[in-house]
Amino acid sequence: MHPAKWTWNNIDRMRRQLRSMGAMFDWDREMVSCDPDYYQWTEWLFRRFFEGDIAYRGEAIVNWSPTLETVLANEQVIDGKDERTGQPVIQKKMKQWFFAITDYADELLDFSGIDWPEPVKAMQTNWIGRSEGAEVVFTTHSGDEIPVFTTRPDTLWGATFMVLAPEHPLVDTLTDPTHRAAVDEYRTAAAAQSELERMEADREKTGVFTGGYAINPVNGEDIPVWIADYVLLSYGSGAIMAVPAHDERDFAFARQFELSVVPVIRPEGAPPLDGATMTEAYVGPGTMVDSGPINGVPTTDAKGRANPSVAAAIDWLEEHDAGVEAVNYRMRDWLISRQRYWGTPIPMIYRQDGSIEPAQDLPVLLPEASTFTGGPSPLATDEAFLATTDSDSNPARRESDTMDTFMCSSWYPYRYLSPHHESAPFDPEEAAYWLPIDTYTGGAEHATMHLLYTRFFTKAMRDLNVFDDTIRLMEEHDRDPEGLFDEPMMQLRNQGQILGEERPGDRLVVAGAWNDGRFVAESVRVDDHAPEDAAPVVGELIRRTERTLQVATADGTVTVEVPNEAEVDVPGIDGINDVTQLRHHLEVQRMSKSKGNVVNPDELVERYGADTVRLYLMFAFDWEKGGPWDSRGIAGARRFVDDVWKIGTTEYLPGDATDDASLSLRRSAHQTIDKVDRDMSAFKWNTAVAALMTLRNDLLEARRTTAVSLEAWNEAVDTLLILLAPIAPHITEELWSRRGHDESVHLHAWPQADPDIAADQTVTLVVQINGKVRDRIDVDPNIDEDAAVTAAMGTERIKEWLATGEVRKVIARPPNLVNIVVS
RNA sequence: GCCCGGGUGGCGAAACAGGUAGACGCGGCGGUCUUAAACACCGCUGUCCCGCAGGGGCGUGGGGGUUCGAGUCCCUCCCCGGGCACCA
Repeated sequence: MHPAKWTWNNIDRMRRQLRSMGAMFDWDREMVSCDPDYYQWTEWLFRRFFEGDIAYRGEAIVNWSPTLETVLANEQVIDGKDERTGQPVIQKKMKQWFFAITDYADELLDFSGIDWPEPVKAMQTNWIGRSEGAEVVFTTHSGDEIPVFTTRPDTLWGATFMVLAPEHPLVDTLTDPTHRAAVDEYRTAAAAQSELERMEADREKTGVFTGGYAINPVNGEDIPVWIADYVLLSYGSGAIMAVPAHDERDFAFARQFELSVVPVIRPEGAPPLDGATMTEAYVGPGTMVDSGPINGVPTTDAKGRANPSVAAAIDWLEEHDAGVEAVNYRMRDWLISRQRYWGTPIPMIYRQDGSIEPAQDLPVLLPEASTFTGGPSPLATDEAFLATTDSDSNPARRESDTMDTFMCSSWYPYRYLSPHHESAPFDPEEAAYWLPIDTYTGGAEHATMHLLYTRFFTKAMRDLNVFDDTIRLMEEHDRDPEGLFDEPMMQLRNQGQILGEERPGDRLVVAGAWNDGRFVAESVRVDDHAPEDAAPVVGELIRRTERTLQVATADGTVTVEVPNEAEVDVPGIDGINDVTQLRHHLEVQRMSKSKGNVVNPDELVERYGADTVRLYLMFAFDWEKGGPWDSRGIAGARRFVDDVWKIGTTEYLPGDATDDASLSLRRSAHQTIDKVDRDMSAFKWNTAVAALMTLRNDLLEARRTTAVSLEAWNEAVDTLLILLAPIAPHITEELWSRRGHDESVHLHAWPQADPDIAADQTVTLVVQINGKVRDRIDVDPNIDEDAAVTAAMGTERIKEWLATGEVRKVIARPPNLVNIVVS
């Protein structure tokens, strides 16, 4: 199917689903990022990034997914596998387009001024991976310089060898003829390995000696240079100084190849380390020894200059021109080229002279493509698309790669401001009013992709003056723009995920015979109550693949083969049964089609109604946490909706109304307003619904006793409907109108709690003896300390407790608590 | 290994600021209604012990501490979820 058709179909289905759930969006602001109306501005931003030196073309070793036939960003590779298909990714050297996100690394590490969840901040910080240390230059005997990044320049005096990544460009010149064969062989082997294999934990260290030597700049000593795959070309300079005495990896390598180990840290209050007999690297604090100028300097667990020994070493290196203080990041620049058809074209042109220039004729439209072979992108061979002219009217070629889809989502909030604005990505008037985003919600799985990219985009757009008109307009409207364009979203909240429901599998009774470790079935019968010994194999069905069953029996899991001719009997299902009708055990885990544990929202809405489904989703989970679906729990939500209907349609007639009962209902209503207010602003939807259920309970009781006035009844019912409106929009609107209100419940002013009405008339005062609750009494909320103590000491039960000893101390916290210490 | 979350009844979960643990709901039990089942309605429901009753002991992953008082604060350990990881 053509991706355009597929995409638009999905959008239609999603739109229908959202509408049926009663989602309240401003549909006038809808836009679609694969529509040229939108992506022309993505291209425009790319061109702006190119002109501002944020987008650049560079050669790098990239993650290539053979399955998808495209490169992937580092963020899209998990454990060496493509995060979408789970297939291994290989390394390939290619010229691609990058965004200089690393220029913003330090700013991206600063989260001051934004209210984001701790885990997301931690993930981004982790991802960026800033480390402080020094860059030190080692010189080889042939005169080549090898810069090395280290976080521990203080241990330079203990460096006994160097290691380069196998792909390091200097390996060739360094390698001595007598070592050439071994080095070449090792490099070939390393290249053939996937990233996945290289990352396997606890592998034995491998490597070979190049035969070359470098000079340690701090003491002029010659140290051998090795190559090994535990050094990665993509981190730092692709070369390290190895200090085996104080680094676990270097230590393992040194022992493997019998290289010397020289300790330069003496642990606090312990004898000096002996390089020959150490069994593991020492990475703790102590005092520097055998380290020339920094001898005797204390070393701590602190990072960077905060560690005195590191500070001393950096100072010495800088004074002697042997190195400089340096910061290194784990994060790489963002690779945005994709070899795919379905994406935003990269609006660049290759001139005949080999230079590159941006396309001036935006938008560069994605041509209609007729064939999708699943092979290389049709753009790469589409002559009509590729052929163009440059700014001097000479024939030129278009870039055939498209952009990573995260490009589109990195700036879409700005397009929402004015999706049809024609002269810029967004209307600065709208931006001056709305920006920045107050609250944004989404899953934490976007932490190092969408959310990090979006922060980067905003900062880059700010620096490229994209917000200048907006800033000018803000000032005209007396709004201070200072700091408003440093971050896209002021508050972020992550919603949890609804997981699949746990379900027991059928209990199977299998007759048949053992054959080569497997059990071959003659018959399979479902029987929930079969005893263990009813057949050779009896137990719960855990998993089924084709005609192979995993059955959990009393003696462990048994693999059962069910031949075609075997008889299958499922009592609940008529006719001739088949293995596919057996129900297997479902664990609590993410919903997915392949696991068969998906709860379809359309079906739920069909069965229970949109209001019930919304209410249940809000009520049953901590919104930020999520959890397993419970198909029974939704009944409670439905009961609540039914009760609200009953309450809303009741023609209430007061019976023996009392002031007490009326005030009590009013108090409940006003306390509910207060609670719902607080809970909703804290994303505590579950407790907001609980508060509304409590008000429902009070209303049902009032309806039974008819002891409240009509005014109190009406106030409480209206309050319930307004507070419930955001969660159950349909039923509240209908009841609101039936109760004779003209305007929409959704437009009605949010109620205000009256503190005088909400105030409790009496509170329960807890009386403790030695911290244990021994009695409770009702008291006036304004009771003073003396009165509270007197009342507490006066109850019969407390008197008995007081008789057991002498009062040592009385702590009073009126009106809630009096604690009497008796011994 | 490092960094974040988290661990509370049979289950989903509450508990503002160190002060009544378990709100609200599910499930379960008992009852009313019904020929019956379902629905609905009423009541009970942390756990153990004594009991005719009033009660009492224990209880927020384990252990220790601070405090008149700890789910909440401190130390330590265990377990679960997520992220990063031969990152120099």
